[in-house]
Amino acid sequence: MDTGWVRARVQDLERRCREADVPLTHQRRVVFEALLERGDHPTADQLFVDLQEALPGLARATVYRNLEVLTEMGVISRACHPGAVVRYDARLEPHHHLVCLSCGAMVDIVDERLDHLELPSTVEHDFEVRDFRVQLRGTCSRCRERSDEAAP
Amino acid sequence: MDTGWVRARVQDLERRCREADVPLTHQRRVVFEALLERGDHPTADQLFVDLQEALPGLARATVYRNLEVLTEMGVISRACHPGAVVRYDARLEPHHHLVCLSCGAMVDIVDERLDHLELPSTVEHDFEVRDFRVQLRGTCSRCRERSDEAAP
DNA sequence: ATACGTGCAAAGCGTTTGCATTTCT
DNA sequence: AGAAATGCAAACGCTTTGCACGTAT
Repeated sequence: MDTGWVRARVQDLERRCREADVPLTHQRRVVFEALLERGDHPTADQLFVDLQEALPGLARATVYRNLEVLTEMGVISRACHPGAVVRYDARLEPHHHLVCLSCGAMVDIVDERLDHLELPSTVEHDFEVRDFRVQLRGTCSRCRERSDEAAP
Repeated sequence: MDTGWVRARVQDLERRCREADVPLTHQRRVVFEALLERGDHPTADQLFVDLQEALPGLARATVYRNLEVLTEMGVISRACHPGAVVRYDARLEPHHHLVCLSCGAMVDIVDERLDHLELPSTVEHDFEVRDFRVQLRGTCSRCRERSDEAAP
């Protein structure tokens, strides 16, 4: 685990909390770290389960609320996903996603060329662009295998 | 309303149903048409509400089930969205989205250059790509105005 | 007669909210 | 003391499921 990277991000959070005058409670920090330490794009509930043994007594609502606070601060973001559950993403750098339309699995991909896209103008929609993501949508290997054995 | 376009899509659905041996019930057809006739990316419930006056007695579950069937047939798709509700998209042609991270609004954008991206290889993930979408994420004008009046 | 879609109601999850309590300043 | 976050439980909203009924082959 690259702890140095996590520490840098936590320090960034500390700084932003100070600037925005948002108290950085123990729970807030731990929820943030738990998201950082997962490489994937978990739901609030998955993080709640992850944290239960480390923080007995932690309330599910606290996880939900803190993820929302962190999102509004801009230190994490909601991942765009085809499912009916909110997923969170701790990466701030430009990156993109492989999305399985069958099981919803989501994997980060990094690609220099994609990062430097010439974006279309959005003036006609009066839309302020913060960042962008490219989503490659299709079927992951696991789901392909499953459908193969269903119809061989 | 461009009815010709809708008719062509419905004919495509008819053909695919015949090929796949999937019965095209009245409800199925009407749910599909209702999605086509909206320019946006509605939830199953929004479509259910839209259809209630045209089809009294229609069950909510029927709408949900048919949207799922249509998705599996590949004539519509789930839209990737940062919210906790499933949204559907009737467009099959390559296109992209403006997504408001504040209210979840989603607008189609068409851009030739984006359609011809050189995609990164996904062999290392053993992932089969069906299509791709570029999402420009940010804040729509309405939400910008709201936050302006909150903190002027 | 069989298979399948539909309507209806209940159950199942994920998420939000209200409120008493605790924590921090 | 006052403001704000937490824990807990209830409420809420979206989605799925089980079952009886209807429909089409």
